[in-house]
Amino acid sequence: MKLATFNINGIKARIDALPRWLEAAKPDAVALQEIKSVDETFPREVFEDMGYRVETHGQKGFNGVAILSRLPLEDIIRGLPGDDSDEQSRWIEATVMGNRPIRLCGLYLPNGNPTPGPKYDYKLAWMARMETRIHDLLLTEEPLVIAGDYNVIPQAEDAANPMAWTDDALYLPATRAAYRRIVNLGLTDAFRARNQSPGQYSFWDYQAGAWEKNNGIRIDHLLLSPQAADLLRDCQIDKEVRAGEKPSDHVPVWIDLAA
DNA sequence: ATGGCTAGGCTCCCTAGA
Repeated sequence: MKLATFNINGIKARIDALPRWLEAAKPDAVALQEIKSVDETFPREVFEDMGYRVETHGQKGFNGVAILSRLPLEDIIRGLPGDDSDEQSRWIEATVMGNRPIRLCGLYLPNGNPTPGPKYDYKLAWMARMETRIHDLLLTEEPLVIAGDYNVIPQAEDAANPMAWTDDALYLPATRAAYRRIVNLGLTDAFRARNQSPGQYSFWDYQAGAWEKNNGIRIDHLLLSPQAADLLRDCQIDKEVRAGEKPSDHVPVWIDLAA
């Protein structure tokens, strides 16, 4: 089973690039972030015609997540549990019904800049809530894949120029500590389980020729429960997508599971 | 980067992103 995460930075802007990548990569299911669309206007027919089921959790203008799947989806949850007052659409869960069911969480973790301030407070509170949710999901001891735009640079080797990020919400010590608390629940970073090389990125800014200079950061991750990690066959970053026509500033990251 | 680009709102400039 091939599962992917892709921050598309606007479904309307990516209405050609996303189907082009789906056609080439043929993932069984993909977690999308920053659809920047309400559910009612998401162009679901484009993807249904390609054989994908479409489950969205959108909002107007910003944020918004979705799951596309060629396999049946069950037990869909929209919104990160634990705070009914949170109106931002950043979390969706579903069980992908392949030969072995996989619980898939798609997330768009808050950016948190500028720091310090209310946006950074929201980021850290959201991460604590996410930790609680994952703790609960791990109790099921079923294969669990937590895929998305984490807005976290885990280590210095995950940035071309880590010194440029020292005061940034993506790399502050408190951010990385909160991320480690989640990983330390017993999760595996799928990419690092297969590739320990520096210079492996999933995001390049649109500005200042970041792509041409390979001035990137690795912030799109797939974290695996022990039962999912046991099934891991491969994990790759589809870097070449960034050089395509009208690209997102993020590229897809995918795993292949023996499931 | 003291943000050089992109996307969306409902605009002719603003917010937001990372």
